[in-house]
Amino acid sequence: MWKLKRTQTCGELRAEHAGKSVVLNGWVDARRNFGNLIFIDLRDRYGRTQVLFSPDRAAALVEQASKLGKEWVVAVRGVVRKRDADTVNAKIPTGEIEVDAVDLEIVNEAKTTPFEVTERINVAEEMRLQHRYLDLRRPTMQRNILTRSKIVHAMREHMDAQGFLDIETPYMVKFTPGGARNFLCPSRLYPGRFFALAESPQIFKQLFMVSGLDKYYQIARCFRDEDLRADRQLEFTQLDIEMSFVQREDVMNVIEGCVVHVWKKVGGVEVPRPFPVITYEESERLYGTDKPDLRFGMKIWDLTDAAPREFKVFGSVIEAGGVVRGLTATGCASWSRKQTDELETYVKGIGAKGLVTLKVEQPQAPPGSLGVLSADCVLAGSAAKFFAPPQAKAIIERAGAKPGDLLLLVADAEEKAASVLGGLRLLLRDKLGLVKPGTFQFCWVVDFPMFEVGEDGSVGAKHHPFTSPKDEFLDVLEKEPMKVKAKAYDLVLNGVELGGGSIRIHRRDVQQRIFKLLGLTEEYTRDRFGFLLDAFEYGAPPHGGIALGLDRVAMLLLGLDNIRDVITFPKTQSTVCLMTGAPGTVTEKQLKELHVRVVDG
RNA sequence: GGGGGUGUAGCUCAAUUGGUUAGAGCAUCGGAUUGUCGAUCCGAAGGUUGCGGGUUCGAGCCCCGUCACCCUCGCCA
Repeated sequence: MWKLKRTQTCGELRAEHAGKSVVLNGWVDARRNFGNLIFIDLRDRYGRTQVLFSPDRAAALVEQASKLGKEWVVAVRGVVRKRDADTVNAKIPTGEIEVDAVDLEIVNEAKTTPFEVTERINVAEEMRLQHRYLDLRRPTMQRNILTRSKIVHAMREHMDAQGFLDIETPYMVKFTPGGARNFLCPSRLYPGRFFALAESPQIFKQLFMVSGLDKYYQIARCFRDEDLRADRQLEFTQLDIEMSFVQREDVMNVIEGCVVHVWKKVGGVEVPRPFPVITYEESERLYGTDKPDLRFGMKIWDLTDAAPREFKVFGSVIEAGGVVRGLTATGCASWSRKQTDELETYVKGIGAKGLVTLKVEQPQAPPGSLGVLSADCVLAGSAAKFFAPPQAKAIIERAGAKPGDLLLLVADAEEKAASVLGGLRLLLRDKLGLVKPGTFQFCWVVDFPMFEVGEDGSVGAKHHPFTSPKDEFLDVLEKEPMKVKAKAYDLVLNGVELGGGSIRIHRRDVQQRIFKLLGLTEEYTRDRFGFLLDAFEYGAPPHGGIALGLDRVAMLLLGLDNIRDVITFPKTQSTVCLMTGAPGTVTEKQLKELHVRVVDG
């Protein structure tokens, strides 16, 4: 079937191997035919080696070699030959040598591939996903997979060295309400009952702490039946951690150490510690998001108290308790109407009512004229006329503006204004190229609110219902729940949420108060979480933990902008696998056995 | 569910205001070629313009519907 087994890979031969007889196995990467003289580049995941078929050494092979097609799997026996100086290929590590073939075995032929297995050519992602096994043959994808493997190894190495135990938890669990939609698996033996695929190992890892296992970690798959994004898949992988007898800083220290280790070991990048810490409130106020990109400045400023109320857009919003806030686009005063319109279209798309633009210019008129602030600074734009001198002075100061800058203002309810400006800030980051590729700016966001109000007015947990409130709020939990801060923390890198965690509740009474605040009846919580509440009564230690999105870690470390490129077989945005066609149908017999009937379809 | 973008040869793209037989590069196939490494040269083949309707003398282009992929809002405790 196949006789010539490799003695070396396609990436390891060097000048020092000259004269050695070797066998290489691999895929035909390219063929260059000169009639009597034929070159083949043989590729495997370790590299590429040039094989020579010459009439001098292997006249009988030349014709056979001339028929080799791309992506055929072949085995070649030959002698390593140091190349003449003028034929060395400096671009590849094996470029100093070539293998002078004496024997050729065609192991497997290949049809013409639907796209070329090279880096040079752009291929639609759809095509790559349909033939993922070919896409994964490309060196960049192999680099991604390799890097991911190294990351996992570095994480395990670090966690193990810190004394953490690698422990598994069930994927098939009991459905628990709240949070992400679960995938359900019908039970064959119990009609009408279902397992749920775990959306995270949360409860089990807490129970490990009750068991006294003290330091747990796992690289675990999580399943969530929610809509997809560039950085979200139905199933994804987390580095999951839980520790006993710890406070917030202990958990943050461990994960910081782990991340720094990974970045150094895999990326060769020294990340300074400790990571900056910013509160949720500050992050929302200055960056308009709970996952700030700190690679560039452009903080949001507030003009509410100094905004001209005669300008109705501002006046009516302030009247209603809203805010006027803005961003300074340095050097953008020369932007055309078309360019600023684009910004307005964008902010309207994310919920803004409008965008007020003001240009800071050198005045044409003398100081003292309408709107002219000083000899060298004047506001221009349709709203400029509403700015009396003190107000103009205020906005210039708060915006830190100078002539040539463009000021972008949004007036709205506080949360809306913040999120709109937060989005606009990122748009400007990309349009203006404000960040240098290859920079990594980590930060912690802390002091999240305990609760949030949902669309229907109901109170929900911001993090999850097992998160402990900060001690100073224990007495006012019921009185002012919306003011309660949680012992929760998120790790953010370059504006992407890498992970989050919290110190947990370890007392039954506190846990029950939280459940009650969330509107869950005692009967309901007993049914769903009884085992957890029981566990808390048998000696639960204080504990806390965190989970890091491994796919996002790999994506960011590699400088990519979607996690599909670090996942071997991802789903499309519409949650299907283009290669296998999953999800697929099953037979009536299977459905019957599972006591399931399909309706409407 | 909402908004935006894309869809033309195997792949990546082009095609003036709606107007001749829809072009190019790469890949493929045939031929030439003894030092290439993105080989080169000569030649050939390759099309339901995502799909379905409509407007028009005439549609890749305009209109309606639909499908797929990507980005995004909602959603993701």
